[in-house]
Amino acid sequence: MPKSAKNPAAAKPAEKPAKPAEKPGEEAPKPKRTAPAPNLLRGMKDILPGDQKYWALVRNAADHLAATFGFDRVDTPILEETALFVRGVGKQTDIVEKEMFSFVDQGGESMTLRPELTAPLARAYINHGMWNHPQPIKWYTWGQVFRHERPQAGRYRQFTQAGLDVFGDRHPVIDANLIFAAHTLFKDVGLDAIVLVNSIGDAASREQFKEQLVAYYRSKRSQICENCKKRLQRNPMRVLDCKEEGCVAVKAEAPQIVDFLNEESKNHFIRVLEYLDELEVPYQLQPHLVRGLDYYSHTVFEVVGSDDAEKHGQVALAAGGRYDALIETLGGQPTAACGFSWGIERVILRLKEKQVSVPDINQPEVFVAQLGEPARRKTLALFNALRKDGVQVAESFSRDALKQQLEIANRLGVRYTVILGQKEVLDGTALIRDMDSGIQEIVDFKKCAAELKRKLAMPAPPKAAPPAPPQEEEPLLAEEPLLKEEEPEAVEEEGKKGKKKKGDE
RNA sequence: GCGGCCAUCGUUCAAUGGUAGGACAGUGGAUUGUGGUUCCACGAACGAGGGUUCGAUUCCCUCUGGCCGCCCCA
Repeated sequence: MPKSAKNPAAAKPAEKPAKPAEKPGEEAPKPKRTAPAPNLLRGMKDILPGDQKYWALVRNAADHLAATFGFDRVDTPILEETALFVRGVGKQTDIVEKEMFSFVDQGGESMTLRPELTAPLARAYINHGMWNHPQPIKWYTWGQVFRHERPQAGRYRQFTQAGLDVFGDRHPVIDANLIFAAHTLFKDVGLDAIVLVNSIGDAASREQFKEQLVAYYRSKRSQICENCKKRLQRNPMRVLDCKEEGCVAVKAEAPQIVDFLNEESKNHFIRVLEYLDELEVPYQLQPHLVRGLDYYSHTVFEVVGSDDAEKHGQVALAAGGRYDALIETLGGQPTAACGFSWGIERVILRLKEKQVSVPDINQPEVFVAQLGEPARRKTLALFNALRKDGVQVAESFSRDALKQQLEIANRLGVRYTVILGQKEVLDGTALIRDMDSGIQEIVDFKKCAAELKRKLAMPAPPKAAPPAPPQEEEPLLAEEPLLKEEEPEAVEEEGKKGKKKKGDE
């Protein structure tokens, strides 16, 4: 209203074809929104087109990695029995104690939106009797997981994990090769990463260690923080993560788990490290690295950005380890297992922070523009012909003005625009405009698709290369004759009008 | 789950106890069928609810959501 008061010339509240959709009668056409906008649930995120290229990159890298390392894709349901996670992940863990989206359904059954991918995968292994197949079983999985946490950047309540897991093989080379795969993954998407690795041994070693650790920290009780005192009772190994000054000092002298590994555990770990050396994976031993999930044993590792290794607030991009006890815990045959998973959103966040260049997806190569109804009809078919030929085509069929269509073509960054107007329809021709040079040629409409394919097959000239010194001459030579051979009326844009070539009549 | 900071057009950033302005993006123009630059115009926001007040986008409370730290984790 105030607008119209100030600016009577402009505002005419009466007819806006779009807005008053239904209600015809009534008096004041309220331009205001009536219903409040719906909110996104906490920790949930829409992935809009602008972000899809990151997802495509990571997804392609993961698919490729899995394929080349010989992992088969498996998808499990998002919803599982609550008991699966209580048994698999561990009753005492934070994930199970306070972070699960659990509910009782109409049938009275307790179910949970999966908070991680490993337990469901192990469940599937058991359910389908996978131990009857040749071992090891190598599985690749990708999907949404849910944790009821306080959201932050790179931390959501619904997020995406992917994982690589190997079942039925206890050989240390499995651990090492998985770590190698993890490192390769990040390299493939353009991130420098480093692996932090440790061994927490088998259950027996770990119990012994915990005892000693608790005894040691008790002796330093006066120097550690309140939080760590609690940790000693609940989850002793966590004290090693504490960043409090006093605790860090105490930690320096603390017993290290490697000293408590029995022969077998120690041996396993050493061999993993040897393989890592062989694979030239950059890794750091982290004597105090532990994991929050109950099922881990022996090798545990995290992958972090290489310049983050020392940073104290660093978050892992990927994490995993060996979990030989899990399948048995869930009721299957004793089956060794090892795997890791990574958080897609965190990887993408990192890609953005590092400004890693990510290829566009759906980049159209050709735009079809039309002028007049007959042309519009013909371009419909042309569009489809090109599309079926595997050319990325774009259009704006509903627009009339050629100018607008070219604007769109330009914005989309296509290499060529096909222009069809009244004249071309009558002549059975089409214009192919090179968007970089502005040169247009007339081609037979029937040969238009073939001609475009031929042009697209040639390497694109360097995009507006900065003051490039003497470029190679080869490409230029290669292109020119091609244009001439066909004698295609290379009509140059503006300057041509006057001295149009005679060939027109 | 705990503590702190924050919430204005699609995006980003202003101003204000008397209903908000710019930039970018968008849409439409600058004579007939030609983009990138330029110029003009237009559309577009105070997250929700309550309170104080003559009057709240502005002050207070609650909710919702975001960010930071903690817990924990990918």
